[in-house]
Amino acid sequence: MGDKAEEKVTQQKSYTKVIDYIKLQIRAGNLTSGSKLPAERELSQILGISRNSVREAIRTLDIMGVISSQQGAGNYLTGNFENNLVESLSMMFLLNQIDYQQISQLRRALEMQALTLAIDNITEEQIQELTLVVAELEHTTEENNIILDKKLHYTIATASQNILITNILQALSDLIDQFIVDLRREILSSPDSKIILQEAHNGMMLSLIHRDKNMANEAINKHFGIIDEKLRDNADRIRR
Amino acid sequence: MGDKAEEKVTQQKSYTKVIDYIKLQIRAGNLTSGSKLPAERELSQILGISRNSVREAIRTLDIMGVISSQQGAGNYLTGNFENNLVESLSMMFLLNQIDYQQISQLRRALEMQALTLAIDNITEEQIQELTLVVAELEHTTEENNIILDKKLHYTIATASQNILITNILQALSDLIDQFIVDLRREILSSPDSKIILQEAHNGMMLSLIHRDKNMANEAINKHFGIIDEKLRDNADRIRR
DNA sequence: CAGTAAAAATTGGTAGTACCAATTTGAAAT
DNA sequence: ATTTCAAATTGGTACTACCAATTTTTACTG
Repeated sequence: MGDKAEEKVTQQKSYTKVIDYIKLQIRAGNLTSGSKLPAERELSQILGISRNSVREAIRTLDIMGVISSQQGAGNYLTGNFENNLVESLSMMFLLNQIDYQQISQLRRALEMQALTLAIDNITEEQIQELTLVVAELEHTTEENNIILDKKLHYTIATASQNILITNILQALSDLIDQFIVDLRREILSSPDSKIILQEAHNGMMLSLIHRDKNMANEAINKHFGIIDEKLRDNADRIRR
Repeated sequence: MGDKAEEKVTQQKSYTKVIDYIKLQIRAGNLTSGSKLPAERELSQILGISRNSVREAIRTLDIMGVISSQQGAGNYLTGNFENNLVESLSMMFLLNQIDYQQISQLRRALEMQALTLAIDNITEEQIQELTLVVAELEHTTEENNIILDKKLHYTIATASQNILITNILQALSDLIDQFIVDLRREILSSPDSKIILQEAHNGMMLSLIHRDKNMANEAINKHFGIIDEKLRDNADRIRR
C-alpha cells in the first residue's frame, strides 16, 4: 500500500521534457537568446521521446513566443511574448471572461506606471519625438489620429524602460484593435473627446518635460476619465 | 511581377486552422466555456488536416490554458490563463529579458489598481476576512507569514472584481515563488521590514474599510517602498 | 426491475515512418 | 574568388499503429 500514491505522480507528459530541457540549458548557459536549438529529430533522440511530442512542445513555445521556427533553418530561441499575450487575451475576451472595462482598468494602471517610470528614465531624444507627435496630433486626419495616438503611448511605454509593462500595453493595444475597433475610432474622432484627449496627451508630455508626477497623475486621470465615460455610453455597442 | 508578393502570403500553417475554427465556433455560440471540443480525429477530418497538426494546436491551447485535455474523456474549453502567464514570464525571466525590478514595478501598479478598485467593490464578508488575516499576521510564525501575506493580497485582488488583474498578480506571485523565494522570505521575515509591512497592510485594510483612496495610495507606497529598498540591498543576491 | 460488473467503444497520448518544402551547406564549374 | 547547382539538413504535414484513461454499452445477477 506504500507506493500506491506515488505511482500516480510518476507520469509526466512527454512534451514537458522538452520545455524542462530548454530551461535547463538556458540556466546552464548553453542556450541563450538567439541560440539555435538542436534539430527536432535530434531532440527526440536526446530526450528519448517521439518527434511528435517534441513538435508539440516546440509548437507551443513557438506560439508562446519563446522560440521562432524557420522551416529548413531550425528553431531559434527568441523572446517575443507579445503574440502570446494577445492570443491569451483574445481568448479570454471571446470566452467572456473579461470585458472592455477590465481591459481599460488594467491599461489605466499600466499607463500610469509607465508614465511615472518614464519621468525618471526618458531621454531627451524621446521627449523630442513625443513633442512632435503631440504637435502632429493637433491637426491630422481621422485616419492618422489612431496611428499617432498609438505612437504616443508606445513612446512613453518604451521610455519607462520596463519591457514587461511595455509588452502588456502593446498586447492590450492589439487586443483593442481586434475587438474594439469601432469604439477606439469613435473615442479618437468625436470632437468633444478629441479636445480632452488632446489636453490629456499634452499633460502627459508636460509631466515628462517637467518631471512632475502629480501632473502625470492628473493627465492619466483625464485621459481615462473621458475614455471610461465614452465606454459607459457605448456599453452595449461593443462588438463581440 | 504582379502576383509575386501575394504568393508568399497564401501559405497558412495548419495548426492555425484549429485555433481559428475554435474562435469561430465560440463567436457563433456553438462553443462556450465548459464545452467539449470535437474529438481530435474528428477535428482533423473537419478541417482537412492531419491529427498531428490538430494536436499541436490542441497542446498549445492546453498550455495556454484555453482548453483542458483529459485522456479518454476529451478536450474541454476552460479558461485558466494563469499557467500560461507564469510559463511566459518565467521564460522571459530566464532569458534575462526581465528582472525583478521590472516585475516589482508591474506588481506595484497592479496592486495599486486592485486596491483602488477593491474600495468600490469589496464586500463586507471580504473585509472581515481581510481583518482576520491582518490580525493573524501580527503574531505568526515565519512559515505562515508567507501564506498569510499571499492570502491578503489575493483577497484584495479578488475584491477588485477584475479577473485580468487578478490573474496577472497571481502569475507574478507564482513567478516570485519560483525564482525569488529567498528574497521574498527575507523581506517578509526581517524584523524591521516586517513592522513596516505590517503598517502597510494595516493601511491597505483601513483604506478599504474607510473607502479612502488616498490612504490606499500611501499604503501601497509604503508597502513597495520597503520592498524596493530591500531589493536594492540584495540586487546581486537574486538567484538566476 | 435495479444494480453491478465486465466488455466494448471512444478519446487523448505516444511512437514511428514517409514524404514535402524551405533553407543551408558544400562541391563543382567558370 | 565567385557563381551555380546538387545534396544534405531541417521544419511541416500526413498516415498508421498501438497504448492508456475514460466513457458507454452490454450482459449478468440479485
